[in-house]
Amino acid sequence: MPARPAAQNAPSPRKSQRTRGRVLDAAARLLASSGYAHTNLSDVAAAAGMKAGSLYYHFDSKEALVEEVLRYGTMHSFEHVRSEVERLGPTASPAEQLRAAIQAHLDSLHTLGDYASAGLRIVDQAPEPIRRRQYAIHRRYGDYWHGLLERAQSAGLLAPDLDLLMARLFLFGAMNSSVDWPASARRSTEDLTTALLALMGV
Amino acid sequence: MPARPAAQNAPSPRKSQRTRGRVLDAAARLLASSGYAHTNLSDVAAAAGMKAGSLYYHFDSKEALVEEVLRYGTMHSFEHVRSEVERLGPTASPAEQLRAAIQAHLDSLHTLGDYASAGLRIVDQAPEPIRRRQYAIHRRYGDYWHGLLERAQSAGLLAPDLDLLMARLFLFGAMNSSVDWPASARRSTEDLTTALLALMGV
DNA sequence: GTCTATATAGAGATAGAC
DNA sequence: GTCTATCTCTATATAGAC
Repeated sequence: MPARPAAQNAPSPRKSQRTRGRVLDAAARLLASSGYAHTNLSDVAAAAGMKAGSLYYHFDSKEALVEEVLRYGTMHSFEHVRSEVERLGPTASPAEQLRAAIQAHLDSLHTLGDYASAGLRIVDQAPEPIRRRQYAIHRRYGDYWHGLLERAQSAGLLAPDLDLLMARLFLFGAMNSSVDWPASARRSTEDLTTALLALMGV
Repeated sequence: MPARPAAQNAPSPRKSQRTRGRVLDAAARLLASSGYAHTNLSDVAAAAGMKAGSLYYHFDSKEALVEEVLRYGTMHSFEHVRSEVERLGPTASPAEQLRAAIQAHLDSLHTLGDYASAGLRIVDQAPEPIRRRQYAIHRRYGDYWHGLLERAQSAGLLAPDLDLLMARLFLFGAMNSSVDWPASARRSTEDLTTALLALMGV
């Protein structure tokens, strides 16, 4: 997977495309660290080595810029989780798959890059139109996790009467909150994964 | 506990104090539903039946107003959780206490009122100076939960090697996220409590 | 105490020179 | 493609009349 969205048919990207990429990189970094409201276009432009007005050659609006970051980030996380689970092979137990998925999701948030982090963190802060359009991607991601949890439940790792929708949302809330933890709680994603699974009694 | 902060020595509050209370009520409601950035003083003033400029007779700044809502809200949640746990009496098991605490925290978020909801939700969105001053209150609340989790761990409800700091932060993340859940996942706080405890295998 | 009017600042966005 | 300059809008906050 490329480090950032690439033009559809651009075997050797033009300067325009590379600049556009720098803008997206800067936006992703600022969105991931400062949130939607606190990220202004002047800072994005400065981080990309240009002035605010110049951004509009590459993007129609702040919303369009943010949306592209979010869309790519969420898909990136999704792909990462799925590939990490599939890397285990078809013989992996539901417990092993669940652990791999949790660690991959946490890695997306903490170490995989700004796009993934922004994609998972900022959606709730973004304006309603953006949220609506992001919904399809998130639902597919949610469906994938639903399958993981179903297998875990069938294998007896989760209580048989546990509502899997609530379980998934609680799990996402727990994992996603970790980016806002105080410095005193900073741990490796392996440690986070182990603790979360232990909290679940798995 | 009163519905909102009352003047220190005001057995029969003056009109000024009652108006000030209306402003706080309006601010709490808007902060709880719209977040820090989207809550502007014009809307607060309108909801309190006045114009934006008039707010400055009662509060020095937006930050001062928000901070008073947050401080009261967090303390309110804290008091509610502690009183619900204590209501069980000294013979209650750690499992019963944990359930009562989780449900009380969720009730703070969902049904107890705007102050409590705002206090738990928007601290992370508030400007840094506010966050710093809120820290003492949150740490006391965290310490209280730490005690609950310690007893649960001693009683065998939680894995003996589980890091209780991470456990508490994951738990808070899970509970607090529930206010942002989609409408399709709306449940009673009893159902939420049952699901979260089931996810923990308790 | 609350009003109207306004100062001030910052944001997103546009226009036209280069 | 990027610049500078500027428009517009919204927000916090202030000043002075009532």
